[in-house]
Amino acid sequence: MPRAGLTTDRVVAAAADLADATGFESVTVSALARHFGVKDASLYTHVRSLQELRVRVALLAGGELIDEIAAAVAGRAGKEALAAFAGAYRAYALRHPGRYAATQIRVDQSLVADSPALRRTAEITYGMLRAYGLAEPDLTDAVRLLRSTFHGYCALEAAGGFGAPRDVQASWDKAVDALHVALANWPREPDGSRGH
Amino acid sequence: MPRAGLTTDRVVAAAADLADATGFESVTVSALARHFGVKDASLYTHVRSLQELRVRVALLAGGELIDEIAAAVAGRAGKEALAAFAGAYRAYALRHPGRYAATQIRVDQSLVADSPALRRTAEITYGMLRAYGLAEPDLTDAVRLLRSTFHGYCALEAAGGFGAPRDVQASWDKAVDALHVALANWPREPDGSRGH
DNA sequence: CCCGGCTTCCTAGGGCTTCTAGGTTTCATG
DNA sequence: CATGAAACCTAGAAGCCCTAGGAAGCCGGG
Repeated sequence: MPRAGLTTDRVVAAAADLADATGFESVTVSALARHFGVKDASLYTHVRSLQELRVRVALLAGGELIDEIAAAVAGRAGKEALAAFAGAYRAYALRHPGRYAATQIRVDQSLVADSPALRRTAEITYGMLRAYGLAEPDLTDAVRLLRSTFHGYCALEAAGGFGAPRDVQASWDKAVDALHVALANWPREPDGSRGH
Repeated sequence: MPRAGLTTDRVVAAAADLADATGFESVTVSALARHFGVKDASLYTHVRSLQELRVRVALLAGGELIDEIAAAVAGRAGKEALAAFAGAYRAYALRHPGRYAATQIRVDQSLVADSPALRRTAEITYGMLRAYGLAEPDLTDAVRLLRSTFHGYCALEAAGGFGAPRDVQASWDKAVDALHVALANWPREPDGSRGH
């Protein structure tokens, strides 16, 4: 009997493709084994557990996502950079729904710190915001706002949450415009009447 | 042998509590049956399938969520209403993580249309935005922006996505401020020559 | 009282899943 | 070509969802 020639990377890549095709939830060791024409148990030499497989798909997707964002943002600044970032983000989420869903799972913080992709994400996001002249802690607040909106929009869209007939792309463009307005007029110390 | 006295409502309520306690993903028919001291098969007289159980939990949570939001928003307008809406939203998500996670699942659009809670959600959200004087399609765009940001923030927070030492509540308040700025200066006439 | 009939809950089992233990086959390398 | 390290296998435990059909409690009317 010939071997399937499995490696950890090939298994993870196949899992990512399967996630995009049938949903991240339905990525199972059994289905993956069937895809390779192999018994379930064989996969456990390459991947410790289903949990680890999912984390690996998440890290793969996170890396791909930030690579595409970095390429889109390169050489732009201000509103253009924001629009490029947003466009690349949503395009990836739409093109790779299963991979994108993978990025939402909880992953051990130590693994995140090890991953260069995640560090790059912070780097690029903060760099994009430089044009708006924010200082800490507003910078972190702005990053959290952007991440939240981008992620929330893609998640709701993927879940079919936008029922209204209004074009989803047009709403997205308007949302990005609105975020630009918010960043350009960032609320600094709004009437600090609190405290003593 | 005495009966457990199960009803559909009691089963759904227990499922919601279990979701809050151990995560929505780990709500299983078996675990629920163990909780009631009953065999798995017994639950299927009250609930057609795990899928239906999840949908029922989602509808329950959606109703509770909008009730709390409605109470918080009542009698307020403009920025105050926005802050009250946001505060109630996030408070519910933090207090009931499992129930909140349930609201994210895909649910058949016909069921959503039947649910009065969902219609109320739209009503209250659009009502809250009245003070900003937006007209369609900007109104729909603004609603989508708010929903996305609120949901994205709560989802990322629940997933442990905010690693920076910056206080999460403070970032949330700032994000709500920023959304108010965006709504108050809503970008009309997207001619793109602005800020050139 | 007691006797149908409805509902609740049960036993039994099929099929799918993850994952382990331990044996066998294949391959690269000396 | 031998040999050691992998890749891959069989076998099986345990948990999950769900169905089919039977028994046990609970209600009404006679």
